[in-house]
Amino acid sequence: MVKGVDNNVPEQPQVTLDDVAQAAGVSPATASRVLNGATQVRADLRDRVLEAAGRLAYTPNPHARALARASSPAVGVICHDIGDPYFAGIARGVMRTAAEEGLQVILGSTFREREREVAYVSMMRGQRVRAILLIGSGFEDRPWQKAMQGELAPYIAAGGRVAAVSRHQGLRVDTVLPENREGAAALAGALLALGHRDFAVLTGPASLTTVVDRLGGFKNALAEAGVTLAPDQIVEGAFTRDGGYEAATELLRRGLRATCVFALTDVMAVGALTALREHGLAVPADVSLAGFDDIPIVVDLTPPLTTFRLPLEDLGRRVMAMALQPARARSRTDRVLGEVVLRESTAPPARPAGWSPAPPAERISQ
Amino acid sequence: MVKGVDNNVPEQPQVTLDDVAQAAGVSPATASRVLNGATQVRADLRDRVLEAAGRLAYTPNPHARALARASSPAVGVICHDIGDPYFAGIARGVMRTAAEEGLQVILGSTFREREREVAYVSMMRGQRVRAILLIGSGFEDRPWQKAMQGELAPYIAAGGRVAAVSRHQGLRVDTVLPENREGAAALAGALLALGHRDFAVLTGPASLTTVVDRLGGFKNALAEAGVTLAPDQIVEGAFTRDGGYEAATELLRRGLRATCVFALTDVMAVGALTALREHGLAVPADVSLAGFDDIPIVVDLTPPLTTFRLPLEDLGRRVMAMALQPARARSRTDRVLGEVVLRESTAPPARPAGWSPAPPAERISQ
DNA sequence: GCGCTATCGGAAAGCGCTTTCTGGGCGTAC
DNA sequence: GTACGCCCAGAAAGCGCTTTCCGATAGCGC
Repeated sequence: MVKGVDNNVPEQPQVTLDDVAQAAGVSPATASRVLNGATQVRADLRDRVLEAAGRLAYTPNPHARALARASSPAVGVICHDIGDPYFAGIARGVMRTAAEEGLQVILGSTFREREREVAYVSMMRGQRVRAILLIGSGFEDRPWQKAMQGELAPYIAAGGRVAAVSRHQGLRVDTVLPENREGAAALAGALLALGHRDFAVLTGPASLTTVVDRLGGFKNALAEAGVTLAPDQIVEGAFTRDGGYEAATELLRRGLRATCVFALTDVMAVGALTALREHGLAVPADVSLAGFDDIPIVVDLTPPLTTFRLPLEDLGRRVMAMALQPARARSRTDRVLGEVVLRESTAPPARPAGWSPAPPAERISQ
Repeated sequence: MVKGVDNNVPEQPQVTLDDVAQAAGVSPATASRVLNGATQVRADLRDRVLEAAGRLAYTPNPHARALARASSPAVGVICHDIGDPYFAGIARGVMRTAAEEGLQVILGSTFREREREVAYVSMMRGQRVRAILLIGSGFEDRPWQKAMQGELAPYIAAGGRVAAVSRHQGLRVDTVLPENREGAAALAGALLALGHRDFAVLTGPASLTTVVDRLGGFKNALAEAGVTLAPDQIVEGAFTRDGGYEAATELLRRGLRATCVFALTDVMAVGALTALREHGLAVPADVSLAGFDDIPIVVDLTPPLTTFRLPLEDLGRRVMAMALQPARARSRTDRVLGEVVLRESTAPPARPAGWSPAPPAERISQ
């Protein structure tokens, strides 16, 4: 009993295809054919090979296979943070489809460092993964786009597949595009319909396309309704629970004039809700709060959060499915509809001085 | 422009080491030596190789490398459901360490199907991953244990490393063991100290070691305090938010006699909280509620949840670290301490008829 | 019954890399 | 000045599998 290795189990480094072939009394070529079922093999030989493989507990070496076939049964998935419910939800969908298709998933979690994202792509490319899935938001960042495109283009040219969730500026890839802009606009519309005219926004890093789209859509819809958003009522924070907490705190420090706060993600909204509560503000009595994404937890908050629902798991399934389809001449875009979900965290604003009834609200049901 | 492949990018299937060697005017052997930095190579040659590699954007083929070296830079991670905050939290820690060590992570999400778990191990074994991490709870299930051990033993014998989070009955593997039993007991103690004598438990599938340990620890502690748990006040549900919701609903249907409900996981507690609220019960005024794990979201619930804190991300880091250490003769166990975190979801019970003061509570701080 | 074709198994050539082994060139010691 | 060693680069042999190419066998038609 040395070195902690169980010596009872014979040190049988690996059963190879040659072992199986030999045991079955056939050539490696035949054994390979049987195990891959390409061409026809006589029934008795096939049985002998199968029997030998079973008896020896043969497991093919995927590396050898990948090398010989110049492709592997793996897909790469890159997200910003697997601990974030948004990404976890999408990843769940990806895993489901991967399991159905018998594909391995190599996961990359960038912790929001852009270089790491490029590094992951480079690694997965070398790995000859069948497809690379970009789950995180894209960046409005030219050098980054260049670097990414530089990695992606040769990969695609060599037959690799790439698909992304949400807009990836400057990357010519198939995309599953959640309605960030339209969704934020629809949400704005619903909040306006509730009677709100004074808004605050808890936003994320301006370099994220998701931020640009959601904030843009929201602002636009307000502008069209003749409502302006005061610059000091827009607070930037990290795209995390704590970022939301801090942004809300900062908003309170600046002086909250809004009757409704929109957090660009549910995760931020969760932190904001606690910050508001800790400062003695009741939601929605004192201020309404809305998020975006509809991560699973928000129905269990008090009050349940108004948000724009994105079918997260479905997003994951779709992006995987997209990557598995053969490439087309032009990159495709699969728009994913969401819907405003009004819950108790939003209510008509407390009636201010000189208040007049809002136009009839088009209530969008859950 | 046929077949959707960008023809502008030269179809350069792959830059190989031979290409680099040729470009640098050296042999592949030398190029390999330079890129792996093993033996000494003359400075000018080294520079030429490095320059050529950079210019050609060479990426080594990990499959070829794995084949030649008989080992790969990947670890396999198997969890029950990556969408669950408990697993997502642990996975986060795993990803962090993996990134630091330059390791790839192959993720398996079993969706709680045991056969899938065995299948993943088999696949990762074939893949020659450096280590396999079992993140999900073990099962009290002999055939399953046999099947797993059957896969694991040859892998370990061939030098593979296996490490698990939480107790895996029947598997002789290194383990990071959160204090499930002791934690549940400590939590019971804290709840008793609050004055509770009537408990209900929302439990999960009895085949999970985690369930056995937590439920056992909790019951034991109650028994030692002379408190019994009525069988009809123990309700089994799935280890999910909806499972918690349904179990709580069933408990209510049976007639809630307890002053305090303990859900075996926070995820279940989240569902239970909503179920209680929907039935008009205030927490903690009408009934106290406690969970287990301290997933990030529970501080943001109303009321914030009393729970037993497990350092999830740290669990992930530790299990990874453990797997990277060389094997020892006996499998190791790394016990991870947690702590009771009393928050507002628990309070002393409403004073029943004939109530007498509880013994002085040993308050365990947050 | 003979020749041709269809079918199927085996030999062998890689896939891209590592690593051992070998050989050449140089420095050093006598 | 010659001989011995040492260091470093190149040749070549795999790692385990797939797949093309070939030859052999069997089956068919005439």
